[in-house]
Amino acid sequence: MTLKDIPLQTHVSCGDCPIRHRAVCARCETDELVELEQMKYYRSYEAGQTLIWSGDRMDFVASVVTGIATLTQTLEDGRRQMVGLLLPSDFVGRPGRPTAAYDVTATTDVVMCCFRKKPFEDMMGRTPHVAQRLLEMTLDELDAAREWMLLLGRKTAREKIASLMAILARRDATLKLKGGRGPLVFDLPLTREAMADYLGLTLETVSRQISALRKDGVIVLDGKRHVTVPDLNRLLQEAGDDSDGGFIG
Amino acid sequence: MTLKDIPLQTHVSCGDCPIRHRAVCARCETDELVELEQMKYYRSYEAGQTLIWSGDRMDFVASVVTGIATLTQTLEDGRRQMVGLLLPSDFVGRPGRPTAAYDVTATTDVVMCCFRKKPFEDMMGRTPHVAQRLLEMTLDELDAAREWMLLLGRKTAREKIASLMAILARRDATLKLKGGRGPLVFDLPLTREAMADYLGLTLETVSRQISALRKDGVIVLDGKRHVTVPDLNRLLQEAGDDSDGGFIG
DNA sequence: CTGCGGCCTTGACATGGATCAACAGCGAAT
DNA sequence: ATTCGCTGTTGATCCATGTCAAGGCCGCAG
Repeated sequence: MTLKDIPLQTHVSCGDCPIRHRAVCARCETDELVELEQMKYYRSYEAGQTLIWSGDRMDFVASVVTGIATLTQTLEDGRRQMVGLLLPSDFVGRPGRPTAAYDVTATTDVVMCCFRKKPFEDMMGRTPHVAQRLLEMTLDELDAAREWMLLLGRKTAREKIASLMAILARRDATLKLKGGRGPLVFDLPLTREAMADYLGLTLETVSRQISALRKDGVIVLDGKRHVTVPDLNRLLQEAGDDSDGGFIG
Repeated sequence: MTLKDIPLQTHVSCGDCPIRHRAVCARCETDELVELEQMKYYRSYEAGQTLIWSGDRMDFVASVVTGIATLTQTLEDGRRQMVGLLLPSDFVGRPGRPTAAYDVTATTDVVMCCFRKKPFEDMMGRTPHVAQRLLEMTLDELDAAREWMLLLGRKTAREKIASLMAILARRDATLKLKGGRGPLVFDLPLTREAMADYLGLTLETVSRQISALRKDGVIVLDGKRHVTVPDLNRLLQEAGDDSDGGFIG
């Protein structure tokens, strides 16, 4: 399967794309915004679909509008490692690179806002704003990747699970804070197997550690996917991160 | 200790800096080259020195001219994970970010070619070339980080050691090819402990696996640091990577 | 309702790598 | 020459996580 086999759906309206401001043109002038607006189009994919295969020629860059996708690498014998999690507003694609470096898979239904690569790159060459914004986003990804290296290399299984929960809890926009500081509530967007691939574990270990955190009251499970975090600081402590909850002096 | 405590040595000559073309201004026009040339200066550091501490204010960006430095992250209880290895021509610094995210430590004596950040960023804003070049370099780093995630999450200790050897063998410019395809020779620039921090292992395991690879004839050791690789393909096979030696169709 | 196929959990056991400990090699300082 | 400190090696043992296996839960198709 290659890119060409993926169903393509193009929307005309653009008011429903909350992405462009955050991801690509945070500092763009009106002219560039209009230009980006004109070249953009949408694609949607079903849960489970592989959007892009490693090595595929990439003729576009994109932002995730809704849904969740993953970046994975695979060893010849089938061992897999997820190297990125794409949540809404995340950027996909490598300006200046002809091919994809990783498999991109939809774990839920996904809608992406795409820009054909050539005109996008042309625009980058003309407007430093856009290139700088891209650089900034790439630096963010690099930081995330390096934090993940610390997790993969040095954290225990329990810390890994707690770290993942903390990240999901913080990124999930639909958390229901009761008053200022109530419990966080969110749904796990990944299967146990996908979590294992992300954390460098087996799915059995993931399952066991989730059970352990539940028994110890760090998280509350309602069904297999619905999570309540009664105390974020407790969770962060379990994650082995700074106990100040990410506050940076 | 902060940046201010680090001895600073500024060189005036610049003919000895092989870096600027590759790292920062590969595509710059003459005017920009001259401008970069005028703002650059050198710093040198001794082996073992920590150049930059995570969280320090960074007032410069730089390229490594000679020597080797490492980027590391540390957990509160002391567990350490190296997240990057800086070899000559590698870039250090995060344009647009005020502070450093990692500790940077010299493992050998190091000379860096520095640019004060503010004027460098100003220039980025004016010349898309530079911003694009930076983006490209950052994408390279991101790829390297993600490949390392695969290593940390899914490879065995033996594969990890073999992978590290392969990377060092390929990056070391002083390898002595006899004829077209002879054995590769290089010196390990890292202690066993530093390798362990890079690979997510303990130093004992590193030592054992190096011994094992030696016994099996995958590498030849002369002293503790001098390595000969009789057959790169064999090494790559042990590393679990593509057996085609990195050839990309 | 029943059966079936994902997804998940739990148990029993195996093992790769960590941990603890002793010691060897070697360069620098005395 | 001797000692000291740092780096590296090797052995013995332990344990966290992997592996293998059985079965539960649940939505969906017939």
